[in-house]
Amino acid sequence: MLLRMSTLMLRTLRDDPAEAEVPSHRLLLRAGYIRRAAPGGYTWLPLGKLVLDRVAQVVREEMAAIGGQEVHFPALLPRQPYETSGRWAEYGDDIFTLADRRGAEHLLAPTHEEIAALLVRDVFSSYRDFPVTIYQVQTKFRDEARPRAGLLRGREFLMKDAYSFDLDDTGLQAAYDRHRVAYQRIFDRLGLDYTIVAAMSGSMGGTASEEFLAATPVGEDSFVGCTRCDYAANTEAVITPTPTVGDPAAHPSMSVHDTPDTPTIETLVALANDRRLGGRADWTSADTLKNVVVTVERPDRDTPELLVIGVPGDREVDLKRVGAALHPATVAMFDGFAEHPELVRGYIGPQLLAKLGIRYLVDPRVVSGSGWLTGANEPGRHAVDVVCGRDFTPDGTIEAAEVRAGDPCPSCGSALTMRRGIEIGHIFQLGRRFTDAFEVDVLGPEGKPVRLTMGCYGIGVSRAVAAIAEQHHDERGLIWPAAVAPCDVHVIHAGKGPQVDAALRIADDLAARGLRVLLDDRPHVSAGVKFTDAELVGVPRAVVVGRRLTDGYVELRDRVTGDRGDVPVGDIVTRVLDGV
RNA sequence: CGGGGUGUGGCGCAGCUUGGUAGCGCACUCGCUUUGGGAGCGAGGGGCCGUGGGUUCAAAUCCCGCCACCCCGACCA
Repeated sequence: MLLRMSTLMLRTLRDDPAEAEVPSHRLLLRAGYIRRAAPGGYTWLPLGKLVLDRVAQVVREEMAAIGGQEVHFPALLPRQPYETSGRWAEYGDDIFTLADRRGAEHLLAPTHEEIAALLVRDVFSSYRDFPVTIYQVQTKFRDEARPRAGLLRGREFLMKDAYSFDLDDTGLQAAYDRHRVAYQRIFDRLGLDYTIVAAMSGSMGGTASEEFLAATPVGEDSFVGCTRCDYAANTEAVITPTPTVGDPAAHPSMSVHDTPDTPTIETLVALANDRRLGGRADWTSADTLKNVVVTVERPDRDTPELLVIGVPGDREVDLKRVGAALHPATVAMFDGFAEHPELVRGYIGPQLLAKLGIRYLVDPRVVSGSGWLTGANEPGRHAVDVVCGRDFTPDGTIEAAEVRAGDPCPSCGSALTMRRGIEIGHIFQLGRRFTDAFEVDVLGPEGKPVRLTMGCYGIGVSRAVAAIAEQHHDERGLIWPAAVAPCDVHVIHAGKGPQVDAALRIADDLAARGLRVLLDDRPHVSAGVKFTDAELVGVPRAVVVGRRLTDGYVELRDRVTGDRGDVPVGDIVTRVLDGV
């Protein structure tokens, strides 16, 4: 393949586009790989399309290696299957919906579990046909509230989605494990630095689920990793180690005290120490129980529910974690204190909640027998020695408190570190949620129907391109890993006359040997511009045909290492081939 | 959805406060020179000033609505 820059649809930009903030977005625009065409939608220019296709090709090869069979579903689908699975309501505003000329409702698929399950039910009827894994590489649509950062979160994006079907849990586990290994191969080949983390299942439902996160400061997910063992988890899915259960009788009886002007934890702790509440002056915010009111909206109910969450006062409530824990319900901070005088803002204690009929969930640190300094449900008053299991009984626990670097690892107790990452892959053991919804049965060996069990496995292909760009660039431009670079070698001539002919000859030779060659044959473009463009575009190696041609040498440059050196013209094809 | 910011040739920006019919750099076209790190000189082409309404003799500029983009949060994954 030989691409000539003189005719290539490519325009590099000297200045950073104002709309682009994150490196991948900025550089992919500047180097002429993509252009914004719609809110959250991007056109792939020729160079970008080459990279996208190479990433997709790596994905296809590894999916084929584990027996995946490629299919292609429609993106435009009728409402009914999503109604049957319950996801029409569950996705809500996040799907694009439309009506046809007869008024029948459709959607642009955000993902295809329903259709995959229906296809398998349609095609197969015997246990002998299993296990089976199908996958597709397809455009997905999601009506994101806030598309951002170019390819990192669009409303239209390319995704590889695979679906496995098995007769039993053992088979599902095996399929899941195969995909996990395939994903490791894929992301290794793509040159991505990633971490596999425990994740919440979210809208997919089901049981086990892990995410592949590419570490980068601009990532939208935060995740923890253990400094000693191999525990890693999305912040949403971090499990809080539970303290030992205490003895409620070990605490004195609850007592209520005047604590004027203490609406915040800080003011409360200061006053408690000042007045030696409970006979002690070593109160810290971790000794207080903060009760936060949220409203919970379920897709199957019209009216929101009030919920109070109790966390140690030194921690904020992380609404992202709460939302993940309560999915598919959505959660928001409560702001209707004016209509609920029984809830005294800043002075809420759990003692009264049961009487009010409000559900109360607590952080796992609030174990039975633990005593707290908390609100007395009256303005300007707090209570001490409020004991869990004696003075109040929570309706359950919830992972709601913020996670901090240094928190103990739930697996080994060592300190956790925190990083940010981009979700490039997600694997789920769905179980029978969808096969139950569509009654996907096949005849088993004993002549009885067997309900299939399902897994689903996604890779954001277009997002992976952005993730690679995030991890492989410098101040001068992109630096593609060889496996996904739009071209293997960039041939540049620095001048006129013999150099032009020699560059063309070398480019032809390299292309004839099967390499993807980008030839900068633009006339009237100075050598300096070609050099800076080459660095911006980021092809891994470059051949510069320049002034030393008269001595029989050309220059070989490595974009990754920065190395450059003269090579005899006669050896250049071999030298380039050696390095590929 | 809440808060903040920004929309002016392809890209980056000035002009807006104090209304008077649009400018700079890069890019693009032509000519001459130059030719290994974003060349020089000269001559050109290109803009319903995001959009709809309003105020005014007159709106890029003032007022209101809407749309889009960026950032933070929410949501999503």
